[in-house]
Amino acid sequence: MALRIYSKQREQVLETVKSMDPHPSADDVYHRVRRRLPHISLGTVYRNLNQLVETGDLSCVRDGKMVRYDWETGHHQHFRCELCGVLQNVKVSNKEIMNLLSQYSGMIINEIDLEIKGVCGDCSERN
Amino acid sequence: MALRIYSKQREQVLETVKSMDPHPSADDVYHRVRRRLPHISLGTVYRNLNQLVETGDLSCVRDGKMVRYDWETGHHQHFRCELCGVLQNVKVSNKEIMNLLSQYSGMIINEIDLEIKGVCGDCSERN
DNA sequence: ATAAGAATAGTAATCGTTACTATTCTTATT
DNA sequence: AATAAGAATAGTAACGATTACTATTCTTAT
Ligand SMILES: [Mn+2]
Ligand SMILES: [Mn+2]
Ligand SMILES: [Zn+2]
Ligand SMILES: [Zn+2]
Repeated sequence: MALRIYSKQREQVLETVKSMDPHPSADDVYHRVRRRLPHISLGTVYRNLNQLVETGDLSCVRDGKMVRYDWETGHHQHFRCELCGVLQNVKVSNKEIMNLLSQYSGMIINEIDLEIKGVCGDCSERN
Repeated sequence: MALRIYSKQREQVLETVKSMDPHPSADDVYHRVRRRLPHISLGTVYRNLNQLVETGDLSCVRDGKMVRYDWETGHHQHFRCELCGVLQNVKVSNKEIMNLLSQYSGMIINEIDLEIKGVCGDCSERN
């Protein structure tokens, strides 16, 4: 892996994501960044997107079998419309989730999908 | 499509999932069900797992780029251990999530990943 | 200017899953 | 029990998102 050095490709990938609608896929970014760098390859876009997530310059979110990228790096959750499929950011601290759930009476909330991440009992003992 | 008729393959897929550890992948089910039906094909396992989810006999949960299946069909959420990767069921009504988050002081909760599903503003207007 | 080694473009490979197709099985009707 | 319509199957090919590979180009410290 080693040190990270400058490349115009990485710079453009980052700038491009920041200029796009929320949550573009790697392919979305690829096609958009090609306007400025017509010879950039899809692999380069993937590599740089993933590096930018590692460095914290971007975040990402799974969407089915696809990953989408996000210039919003702060803690936030997502709202999925079951009709049009749009994925919207919902900025909310974890401790306000219950408030959110009751507060969003304007939105019709049918279901939530929560994954709690942490350390399980077995691993707690083991460490 | 069309009416669903009996097949011993579907019966065994369901029974096998019910007999396995939680959240087997399609491939896990395939290998286990092969003990009883050595000639079953992977496509048949996939088709039947998905049908069983449709009929509500099973549920499923995404795990990265893979889907895992679940004989627990009631509303529940999941806990992911960040050390060993285990995916555990957490039975909790949506309205008790806040309680859960504070109550599970025994587990070290580092992060939550919440997807709220419903109907967005645009779609609400449109309907 | 040079050299070491990151990063790249282009392509092949991977992997979970779905699609396809000829054949077999289930079920309702006689 | 024999028949016929059409589900379901086994086996295989194809798919789509992503990663791996490799020869070449670019960046940066000296
Ligand atoms: Mn987001
Ligand atoms: Mn579960
Ligand atoms: Zn919508
Ligand atoms: Zn663990």
